[in-house]
Formats: sequence, structure tokens, C-alpha cells
Amino acid sequence: MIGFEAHDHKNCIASGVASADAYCRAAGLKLTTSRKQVLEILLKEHRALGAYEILEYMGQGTKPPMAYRALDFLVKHGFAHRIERLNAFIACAHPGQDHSPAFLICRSCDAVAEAASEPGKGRLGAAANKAGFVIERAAVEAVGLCPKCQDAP
Amino acid sequence: MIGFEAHDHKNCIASGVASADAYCRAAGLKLTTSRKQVLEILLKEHRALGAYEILEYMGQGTKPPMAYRALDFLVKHGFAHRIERLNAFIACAHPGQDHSPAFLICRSCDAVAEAASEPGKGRLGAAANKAGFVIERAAVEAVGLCPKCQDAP
DNA sequence: TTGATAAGTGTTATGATATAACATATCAAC
DNA sequence: GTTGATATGTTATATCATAACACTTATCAA
Repeated sequence: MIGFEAHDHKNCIASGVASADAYCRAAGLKLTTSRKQVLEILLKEHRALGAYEILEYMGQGTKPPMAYRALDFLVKHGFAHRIERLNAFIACAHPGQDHSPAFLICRSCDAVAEAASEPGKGRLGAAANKAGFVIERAAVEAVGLCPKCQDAP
Repeated sequence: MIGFEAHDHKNCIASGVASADAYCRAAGLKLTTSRKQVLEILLKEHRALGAYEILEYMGQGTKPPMAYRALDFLVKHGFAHRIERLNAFIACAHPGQDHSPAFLICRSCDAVAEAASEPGKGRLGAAANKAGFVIERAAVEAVGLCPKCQDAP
């Protein structure tokens, strides 16, 4: 899990962009300037950012559709995820890997950590099966308190 | 799981309101007219409704805060749930029971079924534990195709 | 090369969702 | 019946997201 601990941040950004770059090249996708820029912003901030917040980082004159389009691309291809609860976006912590993300969201400081989930397993999978529902993907967003905010309530 | 099958709808509404009524009386909560009205609307429609859609059912002259306040109350006390993915609300299918809901959302017709999940179990629980994150509640929203929409794509 | 097609970007305008703030009303407890 | 707490009514506005269209750039077959 990539989460609340300290980490080597420069490497984080470089490897995130590099892996998206490689993936796009292999898949015939275009990681254009604005898409790359948004990915870099997400990686650099290393937290969930709202679209309008991203817009500000992109520079003045940038309009909402520009940010949303880049985000659509990044989310569609798994380089970023949307956090429904926060109406926000975060860089993927495991780019390139086929994964079903789950998020741990601190209700106090809004920090977000990405973990793995197993939709289709456990009670949920059994219930879906029984109902004849085919799960394609699942958003799992756990809300609680991160280590830091438990210490300082 | 309560979901995609046909069911006795009148009973659905009556028992939903009755159980909320009983719970509120026991807990010293006030199920006021507008709160009860919104609950009835959700039970009657038996699907996820946006706040402004609920507002229309409430009659003209009703303003957004009225719907949102009633919904806040219903969600807070477990009589309804918010579906983040749809920015919508749905009556709880297991009122009164202590439960951690999961939802099966059809991407074609937006039908929603409520199932049970087990946050804190499985890989997610293990990851949270390891990270020192305390899960208080979790939103689990699985997207896919309901039986009806699989047959008619 | 050129012209056709598709994909991406820039821009305007607006739609959809949600809440802050404050005035008024209701109700239970003293 | 006054007080205090809770709920409602209302205005205004904040926040999040997309439709629609003009223009540009990349791709590629003829």
C-alpha cells in the first residue's frame, strides 16, 4: 500500500510519468502536453485534488473542460483515480498494474492512501452472483482516521 | 440482498416508514413531516434519486436546503444511503439493522441493489491495519450490468 | 504532397449539485 | 410563559461538471 508514510518524492514523480509514458507508447495512446502536465501535478501534490484546484496549477486562461478532459484520459487508462467522496482525483499508486483500487480517506485531513481490494470476492461477490449482477469494477472508499490524526484529535 | 427482483411494494413503503418511526421514537429522534415525506418518496420510487428530483416530488416552493436537510437526517440515522457515484440517494433496504452497505449499480439503467459488505475484512482491512488507519465506515459501490440489461444490451 | 479523417485543444456558456447565512417557527423543559 | 434547543423557510451563492462549436494538429491512404 502507498499511503501515509514518508517516501522519496522526486522518484515518485519521475517514475509515475515514465511509466505512463511507456504504457502510452506501447498502447498507441497519446500522452500529450496537457495530459502529462495534469499527471505531474497529481504526482507532485500527492493528494486528492479537485478539478478546479488542478486548473489553477495549470495556469491562468485554462478552462474547466481542459482539466476534465485530461483527467478523463488519465482515469480511463488507469494513471489516476477519481475519489467520489471528495469529488477529487489522485495519481494512481500502482500504474501499469492491473488492479482494483480501494482508498483509505482520512475524514480529518483528507489524506488518501491507495490499497487493493477484491471486488467479486467475499460477501459482495456472492450477493452479486446470486442476483445475476456482473461486477465490472468497484469503487471502495473507506473513511476513517489516519495515524497522524488519531494522535492529534 | 434487496435488489433487482419484483417484490411487494406497498408493504415495502409501509414497513420502511414504520421501522423508521419506531427507531426514532425509541432513540428520541424526530421523524418530522418533511423527513417522513422524503423517506416515503425514496421508498415509493425504490431507486436512487437526486436531491433535485426529490425536491420536485416535495412540491413547488420547496428549496434545496429542505431536501438536503431531510436527506442528511435520513442518511445520518441509516434510513437512507447516499450513492456517491450517482450523486443520489436511496432508501435503506435493511433499516434498523446495524450494517455496512454495498451497492450494485447498473451502468446501463442506473438500478441500484443494496448488499452487505465487510470493510475491515480481507485485503483492505489488512492494509488499513498495517497502515495504522482506523476504518469507521466504507462506501462500496460496484458498477456493472444488472440481469435485465445483460439480456437487452 | 495533398486532401480526407480522426483526435485533441481552446472557448463560451450553462447545467447540476450543494451549502452558507440568517430569519422565523415549533416544541419541550423549567 | 419564558427560555433554549431544534427544525424550517428563504435568499443567495459556491462548487463541480459538461454541452456545443470553432479551430488545430496528427495520421495516413491515394
